[in-house]
Amino acid sequence: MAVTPPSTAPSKTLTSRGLRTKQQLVAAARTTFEKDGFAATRITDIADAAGVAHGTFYTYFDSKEEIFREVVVTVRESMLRGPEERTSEDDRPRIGTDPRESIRRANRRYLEAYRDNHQLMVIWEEAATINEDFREMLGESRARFSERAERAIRALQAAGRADATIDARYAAVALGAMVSKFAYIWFTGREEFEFEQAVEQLTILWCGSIGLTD
Amino acid sequence: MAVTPPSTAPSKTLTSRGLRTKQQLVAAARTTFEKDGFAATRITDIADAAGVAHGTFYTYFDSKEEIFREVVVTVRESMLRGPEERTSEDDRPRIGTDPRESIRRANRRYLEAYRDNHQLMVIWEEAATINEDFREMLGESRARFSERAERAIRALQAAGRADATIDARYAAVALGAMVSKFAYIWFTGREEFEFEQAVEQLTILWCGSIGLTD
Amino acid sequence: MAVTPPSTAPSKTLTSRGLRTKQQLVAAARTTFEKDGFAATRITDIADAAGVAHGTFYTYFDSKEEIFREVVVTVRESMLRGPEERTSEDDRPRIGTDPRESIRRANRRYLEAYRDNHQLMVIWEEAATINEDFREMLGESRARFSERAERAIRALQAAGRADATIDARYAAVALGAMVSKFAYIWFTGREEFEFEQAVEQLTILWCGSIGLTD
Amino acid sequence: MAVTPPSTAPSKTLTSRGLRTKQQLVAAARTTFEKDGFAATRITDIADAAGVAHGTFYTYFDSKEEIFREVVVTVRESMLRGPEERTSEDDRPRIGTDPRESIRRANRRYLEAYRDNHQLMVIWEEAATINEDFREMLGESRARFSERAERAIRALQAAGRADATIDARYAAVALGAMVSKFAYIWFTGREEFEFEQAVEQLTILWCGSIGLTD
DNA sequence: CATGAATGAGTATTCATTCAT
DNA sequence: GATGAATGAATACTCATTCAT
Repeated sequence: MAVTPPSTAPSKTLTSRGLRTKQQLVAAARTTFEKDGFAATRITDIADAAGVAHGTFYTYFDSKEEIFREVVVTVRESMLRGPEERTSEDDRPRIGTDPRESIRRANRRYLEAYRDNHQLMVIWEEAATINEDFREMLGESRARFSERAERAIRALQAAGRADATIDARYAAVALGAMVSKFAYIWFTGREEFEFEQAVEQLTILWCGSIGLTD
Repeated sequence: MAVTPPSTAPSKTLTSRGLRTKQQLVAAARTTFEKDGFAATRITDIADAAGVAHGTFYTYFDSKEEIFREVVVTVRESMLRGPEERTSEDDRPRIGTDPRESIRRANRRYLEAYRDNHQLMVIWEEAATINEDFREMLGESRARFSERAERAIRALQAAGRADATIDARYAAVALGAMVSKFAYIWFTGREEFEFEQAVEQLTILWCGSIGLTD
Repeated sequence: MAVTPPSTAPSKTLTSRGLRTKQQLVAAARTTFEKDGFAATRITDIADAAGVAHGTFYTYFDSKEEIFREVVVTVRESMLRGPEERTSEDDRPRIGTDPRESIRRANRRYLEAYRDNHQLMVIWEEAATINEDFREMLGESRARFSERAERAIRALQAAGRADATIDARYAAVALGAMVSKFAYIWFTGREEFEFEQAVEQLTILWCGSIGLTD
Repeated sequence: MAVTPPSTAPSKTLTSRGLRTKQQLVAAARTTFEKDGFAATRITDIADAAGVAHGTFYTYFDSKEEIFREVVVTVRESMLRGPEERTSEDDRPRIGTDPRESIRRANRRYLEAYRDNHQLMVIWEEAATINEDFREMLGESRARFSERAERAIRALQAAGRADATIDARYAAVALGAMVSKFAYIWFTGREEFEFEQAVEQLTILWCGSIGLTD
């Protein structure tokens, strides 16, 4: 069982105290960003929340953007890993698997991840509106999701199980947009939705939209 | 016959010079917001762009938020009015009208409006991530769109022309999300889409998703 | 008698109040630089000395360097003009004029100007050690002085009144160095010198060095 | 026989490791000062260049000034010693020695030393403009040079071989200024000079200025 | 009304210095 | 001795807002 090998240590080696402080800062940053948003968070707030002096922030990060990136990367990883059993295997459409079931699983997984990290997801969307880099990062995440969906739709069309008049690329983008923005509205707005019902309804809509035949 | 309610008295009648200056400011604000975004725009920039002195801004507005609201309201109106022939009549599902045609028309109209005002729409989304009020305004616009869709879906279900297992509220929110976020991705991202194809595909997806029978 | 024509007004026209404030800042800057040196002077100090708010400084200047340049330019002009009767006429070697007398006059003029502005001259030398631009400006002043001296020496050599083995360029630089650094030592060090005696001695040395024959 | 006076006790005997670290720091300091100048050099830079931890600096020095002094003293010594054969004997005007030759030798020696250490000399001049102590140190060096010149001039005047109207003190300061500032201009400016020619010309000027008769 | 100078609170950032390990 | 993390004082700079002319 490979542990992070000491040889591939990242850039400057930190002492354990340093590592602890850095982690405190990242944790404090996440909390603070989630509480106040990206733009309204000041370096001071992060340092205060981490219980370190103002200047200590700059021992580890150069800017608010840099620590935000760290927070986002951490969260993105945890979302990809997510609940123990989530593995990239799950994402591949499997032969002999009901496509509707696959779609349901993907939707459930996305909504779970969004729900568990919705505060940061919302801040990430905020940061993306301001900062090119974060927009790009979010775009990549979206693109990965889209590409997977596109491949799945094409496969279903090839198998004669989905409407051939559909342009898989347009559909993948649109359906990804549907799920992600539904989640955004759910977690930022005032309307209430029920989790299982949301999974079910999005799945029905998705399957219907591409004309999936059972 | 709705008259301007007394509570929102038109602050002081403006002389014609004043009116002109105010309009210059609003126009300059729109340009500047579209160029630099909401957060990055400074009062100075707006005043400069309007060709008036810095202090003049405060003769008409109290803050950046206030003038932004004015800009947004102006644009929202123009979007609702839009091309001359657009009237609220058009939005009602009409008996004897092909539902697929109605849906196509609504999608086309939305995409047209977004396309024609996409710069400001994107800024509005930005402002909404920062500011509760703008989030609310955007939410209202979305809700109006949703409610109309919801009513339409219910009507189709009642007529036995749409899948009865669908929850009209979930579907309306999700499909509205699909169209609006598709537009956002289109106009902020790097992927290219073709207008007529987008209208067509979104319409197919929408109709399919609710199991519309022709 | 041409007054500064309003048409050639420099960049942004300042109101008379603005002009006054700017001049206050420049005057305050000079005083402060002379008191504390270039490096040790803070923007705050200048603003305080001018009796204006901190931020007002930035209405007129972008940096310490910029206001220092203004101070230096002002002083340089006053040194070139200097005592009423100083005109550029004086600087030309005149036919029928005793060369020794010309040299004496130039030395006297330089020492007078240095004496009258020695505090700033010393700061200028300080700034020049730190900042490329100021080094350049000081270099230019020196070069102008040198070139004049070089021409004069060549003329004397051509007239057979100066040592022909002398390289006019080396001599001009060296003798300019002699006078300027003598002034610097005089006004920064603790040794005392007497004005007329300094003029006289530097003149003797200068004339002797190039082998001037009377 | 001057021994290290008890007052300047060698603070604590250093272990050989300590000595090595200290020397590394001094060497690194010289390099860093020469590269970045006095003001722009940070303690961190010196420690980094020496390959030791930030805090280690303070084991040996209390401030940037202190280590700069050490660097300057080291360099000054090497300049006084200089090429093997240089001894203080050489500096005394010797009976039976051609005075012109003595002057030429002194000028050559000065220019050599300046050329070999010009980077640090320039930094020293920079530090002197900021810091009283360094100004004093530079002043002392200059004064020693001046006094020697003054004695030499007096001796020549006494021997009837130099212009009696010259004030030896003024002349010594002025001629020292000439040589040292010539060197400074040479090594900081853009004008090119040739070494032997510089020695020769400065010697001609020097001799001529005091009316040296051969 | 329009002007634009003046204000000063708010925030980021640097870096010498200390000190526990 | 050496280390490098932590500290916080010092300063620069921005920009919304006020107000006298």
